[in-house]
Amino acid sequence: MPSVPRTARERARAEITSEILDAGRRHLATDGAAGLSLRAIARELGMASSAVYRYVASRDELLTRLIIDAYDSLGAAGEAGYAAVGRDDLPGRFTAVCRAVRDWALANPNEYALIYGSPVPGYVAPADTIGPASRVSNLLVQILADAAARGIEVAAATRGELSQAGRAALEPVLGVLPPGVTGEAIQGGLMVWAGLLGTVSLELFGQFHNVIGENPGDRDAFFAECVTRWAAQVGIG
Amino acid sequence: MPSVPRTARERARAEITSEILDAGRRHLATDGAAGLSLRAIARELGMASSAVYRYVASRDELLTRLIIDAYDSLGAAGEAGYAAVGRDDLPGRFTAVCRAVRDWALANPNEYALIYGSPVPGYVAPADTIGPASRVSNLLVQILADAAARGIEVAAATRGELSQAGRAALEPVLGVLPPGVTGEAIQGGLMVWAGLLGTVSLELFGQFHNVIGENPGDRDAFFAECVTRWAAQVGIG
DNA sequence: TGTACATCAGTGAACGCGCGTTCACTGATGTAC
DNA sequence: TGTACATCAGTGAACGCGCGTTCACTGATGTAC
Repeated sequence: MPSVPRTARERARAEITSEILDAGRRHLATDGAAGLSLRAIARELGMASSAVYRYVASRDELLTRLIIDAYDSLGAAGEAGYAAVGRDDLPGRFTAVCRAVRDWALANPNEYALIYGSPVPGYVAPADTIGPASRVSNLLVQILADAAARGIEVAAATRGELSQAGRAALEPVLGVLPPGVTGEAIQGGLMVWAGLLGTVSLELFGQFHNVIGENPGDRDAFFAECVTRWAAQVGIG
Repeated sequence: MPSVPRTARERARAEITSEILDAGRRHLATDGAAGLSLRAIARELGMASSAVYRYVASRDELLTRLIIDAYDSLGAAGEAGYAAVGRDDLPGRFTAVCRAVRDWALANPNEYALIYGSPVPGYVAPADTIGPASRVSNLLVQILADAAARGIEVAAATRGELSQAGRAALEPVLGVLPPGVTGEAIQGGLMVWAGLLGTVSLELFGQFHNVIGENPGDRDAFFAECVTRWAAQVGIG
């Protein structure tokens, strides 16, 4: 089987499949993940509701594909930002990744909510989602590793050494990372990661009313201030 | 009308109303906000579905009440933690509030998701939710204000002064706060707030798999490390 | 190049379920005299 | 204290809508000889 579709059937299949996914994404925006409906998608595409089952095994499978696509789309956006900056400019890379995450989230709020919002009740994400899910965070890890390779002390910026229990808690992630990255650096990195997602979520989910200004640029400016401080917190400011 | 119900009718009404709210909370856990169903609640309480309308005007009104209750419940938990520590122990108060937020979220994950997770599609929160929503964050603001009154420089900890645009973005919240609190302090406070909610959300929404350990205490330990660093970031470490 | 067969896309009806909300009604509880 | 009336809780049927999924079927596209 070639990766590029050949026959008319194969081409049509690929096209309709992506139309179904697109329609699904549009429905996420208006009705949320819980309201994702195969019948509604079929209606939108002008086909019988049963026809959708030629392309998608079930509602849950469609949800899984949308989740994987969302992670991949975010991951690609982050990687593009990362790759656009030279390796020796760590603050630049860091800023680019943070901005890419926020920009992507603002452009695709429904998909952001799908992957970082409240979990869909009754749905359990299969293992296929794990790989795509770590694409963005891997970029931050890479930056931390580069910083470590240059001997940058993250510990100082994030204030003090980890307790024994604190280090033990990080064992799963410590095991996966290059040995040069200290527990303190990971602690700092995770905190920045949580701060980044927390900030984006607060902005996207409407918690900034009466806090951050509504003028154009206000939220960008706030985010920019966050980014410079996060960079400082992991020692690459 | 007395605030304490007197007649049998009034007592029954208060009781059944709170039973409805309780059942609603239970349903949030299993089906999420989007799946909240008046019929299901009625079934659980053994009454006709139409009877629920004696107590609640509509599904949306029930959702609003659950949201307000959640904010109030979280606010009360935070205030209890805050009040349990003396005013002169700012780090202690800060720690207590952070812990209270996480503990409450772990104990009431469904309600946490309701207020800080993805917004419910098609639902717009009425103005009544604004007041309760700010109860917790007010505590952190109070701590910042106390710190400012003691001349603690938050700016240093959060690295550098705000840009002009950064300060302008904070105008809405600057206007509400005591004049001693600088823009830099608020910037730091907001970042800690976002970090706190981001951390709790990541933990609660299942993003810590293969990152933080699963042993008892691992997540507590990670969170504790976060708290000490946040405190340092707002200058009260 | 033409034919026979297999594969696949799409249909429409059906099953069995759920939901929010309204409405006319019964019967119990509360209140005013 | 007793009676007449008003208020309110709760019922059950109904309206009109939605959903996921299955199934027997038709007709078009692809493939092997």
